[in-house]
Amino acid sequence: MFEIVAEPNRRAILNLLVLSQRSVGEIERHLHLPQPAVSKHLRVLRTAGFVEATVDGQRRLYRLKPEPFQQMDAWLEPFRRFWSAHLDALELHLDRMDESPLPTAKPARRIKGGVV
Amino acid sequence: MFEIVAEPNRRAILNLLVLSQRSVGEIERHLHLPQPAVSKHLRVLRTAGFVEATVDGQRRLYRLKPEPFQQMDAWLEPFRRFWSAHLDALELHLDRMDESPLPTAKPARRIKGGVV
DNA sequence: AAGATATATGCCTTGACGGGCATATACCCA
DNA sequence: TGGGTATATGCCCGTCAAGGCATATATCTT
Repeated sequence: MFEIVAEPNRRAILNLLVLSQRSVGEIERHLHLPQPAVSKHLRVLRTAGFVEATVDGQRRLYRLKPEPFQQMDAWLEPFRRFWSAHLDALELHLDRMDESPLPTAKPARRIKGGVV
Repeated sequence: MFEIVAEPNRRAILNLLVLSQRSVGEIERHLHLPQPAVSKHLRVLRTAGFVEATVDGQRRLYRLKPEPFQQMDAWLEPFRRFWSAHLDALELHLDRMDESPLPTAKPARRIKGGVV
């Protein structure tokens, strides 16, 4: 699964497709890649379940499929626990600095919450 | 970054280290890999910033570093938006089925919320 | 049907990477 | 100091995947 996204051009294709579905020619023009390269990468992506295509005349419209991304997210989960512990430690440290502030400028520190 | 975790043995090493720090020999025994292989993979992981090591006598204790995992998580973010839209659609579909249930068993469907 | 466009596929070459093995380096202990 | 243990590194080889190019296939237009 990770071998698939390890290839930079394939990541570029995925980043394109996350915006909207595209034909092979559109991808080709956006990424300045030779057409056979695009088709080959798309085949890899299709075989791995990252994308699917529908026929539209002589074109093929490619779009993302969610499952592999969810699997990658699931794989990250244990590590997410690990690094959020690190972030908690960092926050605690910063909080302590807040309690005994140094005579320096104190810019906004709290970052908007999120998955992190 | 993804090329690093694309290698199965390296993923195994990371999965080990997420539990606790380990020496090379411990990793070697857990994964049944020849020692040079372990050292080589650890070097790749160290160079890429996935792990760091401290010296403990003749041993090196390796542990995870959070940054690359956070970067992978950040890369996933746009796709997370995409697939959660898909999940919303699925939920809506299931909700509609709830409104006009078929005469079949109806197991618990709602999954506990999370990052997804 | 003919030519043009869109996409896919096959072949070849090259480079990167992992495995295996020997060996180097560093540290410990007696 | 010598021998044993822990880890790293260098070398060779096989494999595999991506790039480049030609070409096949399908569809559109006139």
